[in-house]
Amino acid sequence: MTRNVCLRNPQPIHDTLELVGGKWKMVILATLLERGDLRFGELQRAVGDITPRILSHELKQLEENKMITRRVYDTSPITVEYGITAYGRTLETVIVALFEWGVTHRQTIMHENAAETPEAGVKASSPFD
Amino acid sequence: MTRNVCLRNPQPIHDTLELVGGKWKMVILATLLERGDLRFGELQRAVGDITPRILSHELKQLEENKMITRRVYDTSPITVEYGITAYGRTLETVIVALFEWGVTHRQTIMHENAAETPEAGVKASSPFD
DNA sequence: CAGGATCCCATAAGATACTG
DNA sequence: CAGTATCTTATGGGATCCTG
Repeated sequence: MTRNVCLRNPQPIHDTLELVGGKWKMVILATLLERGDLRFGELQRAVGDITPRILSHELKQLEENKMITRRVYDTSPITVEYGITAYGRTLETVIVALFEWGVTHRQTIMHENAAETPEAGVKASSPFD
Repeated sequence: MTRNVCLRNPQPIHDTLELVGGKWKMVILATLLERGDLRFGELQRAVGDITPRILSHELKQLEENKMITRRVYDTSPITVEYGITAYGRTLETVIVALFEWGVTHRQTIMHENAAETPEAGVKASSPFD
């Protein structure tokens, strides 16, 4: 799996995080990757707890870095569609890895809690709400 | 590659980033993954431009989350060795993905620069310094 | 050597209200 | 609908110096 990759120099990791680090960018890209093109409002609801200000800000940066496209439609009121680019898609491996680890981690935590406090844990939050 | 994974709910990505997000944690884990156990000073040099204060801070959080171990040796002066745990190792997929994307991205950027400004680009910075 | 103490700052991120 | 404008806050991150 690791093939011939040698990560003795961690600089590339730093580079990646500079582009798509932070709390929201990966989540936004994952959403566009899974659901296809979305309008601003749809995206906001899909991502969850993000304010328009922050969403707008993140989208601009992602667009600057060619990760997403922004298309304006002259309807009334106007609509705007965001979509992931081919280049953005190259992050799929990263995004899926982050996602899968998060899922497994949740299960791990749940089992720990279940072992420590048998009554709680299950009712705390459903596996995938 | 994506298998049966469905990331319509991006929450797990958020979870992962809460644990190992930020500028340094992934880099630290990658370093320990590649080079094995390291002492504080070695780690600082390996990671690069991190101050002791921040490194200490990050290490504590990683230890709290069972990602790394901390072993104190009663030499004089004392030495401390940090190592990645089995659980930390489960992040290898994520770390390698981040790393590989960073490497590819660098090459992409380089080629762009080379195309736009033929003279520059190459001399700007060596591929992997 | 492995950090802690202190002070400091830039910026990520959020709340709220408003507009073409 | 798709954002902007303002204001505010939290904190991630850093510089510098110090110590067991």
